[in-house]
Amino acid sequence: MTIQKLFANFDNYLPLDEQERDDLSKRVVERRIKRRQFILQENDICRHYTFVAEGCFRKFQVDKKGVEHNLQFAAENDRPAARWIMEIDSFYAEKPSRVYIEAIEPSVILQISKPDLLHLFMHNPKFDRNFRVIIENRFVELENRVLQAISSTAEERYVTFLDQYPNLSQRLPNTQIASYLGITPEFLSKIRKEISKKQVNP
Amino acid sequence: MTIQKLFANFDNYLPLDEQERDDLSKRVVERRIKRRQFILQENDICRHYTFVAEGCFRKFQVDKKGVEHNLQFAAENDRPAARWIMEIDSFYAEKPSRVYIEAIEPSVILQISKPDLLHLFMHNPKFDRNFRVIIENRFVELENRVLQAISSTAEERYVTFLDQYPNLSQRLPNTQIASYLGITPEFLSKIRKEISKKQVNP
DNA sequence: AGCAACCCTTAAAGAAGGTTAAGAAATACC
DNA sequence: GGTATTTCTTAACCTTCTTTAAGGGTTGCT
Repeated sequence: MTIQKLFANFDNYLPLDEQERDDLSKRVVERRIKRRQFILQENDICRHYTFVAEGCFRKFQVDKKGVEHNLQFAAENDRPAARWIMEIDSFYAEKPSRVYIEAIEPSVILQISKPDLLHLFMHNPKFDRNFRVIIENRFVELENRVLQAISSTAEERYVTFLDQYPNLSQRLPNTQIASYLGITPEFLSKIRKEISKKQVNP
Repeated sequence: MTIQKLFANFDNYLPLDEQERDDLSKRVVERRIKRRQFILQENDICRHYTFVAEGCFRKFQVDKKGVEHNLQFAAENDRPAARWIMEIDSFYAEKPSRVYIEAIEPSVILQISKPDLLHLFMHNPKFDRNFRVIIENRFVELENRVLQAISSTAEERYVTFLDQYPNLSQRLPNTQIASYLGITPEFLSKIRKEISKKQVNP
């Protein structure tokens, strides 16, 4: 069952006991999402924390020129903390979202609303702690990404991406990876050619 | 007194009552730090959460070529969440730090060790919640920075920095700002010239 | 006050990455 | 299973940013 995947996700942090699993499952809603469907659009308020049980999502922002920039991927079988997706700022402050969250594949998600999450936080510190650790892990990843962005060339960033997220590298189109790395698809194509040249001719 | 600045910092989140202030102050250590002094070096384990009461710090990583890359500034009078500085990964996992944290100005800090912080988390959920919110705020900032890095030119990033952190812009040397933006000091110099040209000649 | 260390700027050459356009290959969907 | 859409690649040209080198200005420290 889908909820088991959520329980298993918490096993990476402070595992939940029977009582806590029960509390959590009562406050979670399962949804099936089609490819290309949005679960959050710009100017909407982000009303849920979303856990990706199956499939894959991307979070992106659109600039003044209409170009999309991928901020995050969240996929099944990805690192535990990266299976959570939301706009945290919009969620807590209840202000309009600046990002979109879109399914890249047909997906199944579990969502928790803000009132339900706050209820869990209030009644059991373990939830507070678990979600703090999830954010902390995501924070570490983001800081690594900032470091990469300010210190490495596009080729280095791409190689690191392949190495760090082999799962994502295979299921995502290169256009989406390019957007995540902050380069054009054309330039990524050039990089890929360079890399394959190096591997044939060492 | 120095500790008052820490209490005031928490007033931005869930303010502490008398009892909680007392608990906190017993678990905090004040230190005076000279300019250029390190409070964390590469391969050391980060043993404290640090609150900047006076002065200014930078967190940076050194690449294989020996070039330094600034990941964070933490200064008095800066945004509340940005007055906390640590390497979260090293702190929780007790693994060697990959970053340095160095005082840019003579400073006064308040530090909490991991055992003390965990004690606070255990005995009062308000601390857990406050530190979760601090991390969440830092998370939002970091995501904005990633977006800037993948979507904007160096000039746009610099202008945003001036706008967003007027306080930091004035107290930091341009070399440090360039390192934070991910460009060379020479190119920042060129950008500054371009900008001043535009303002004289619209 | 004076010297060393740091900081800022300029400029020329070159590398990294973007833009435009167009065709070929793969994939989704009915 | 076939067509429309998306995706990937190539190449020529252009912009952004780095490298190297050098000179002048500030700042910190004792």
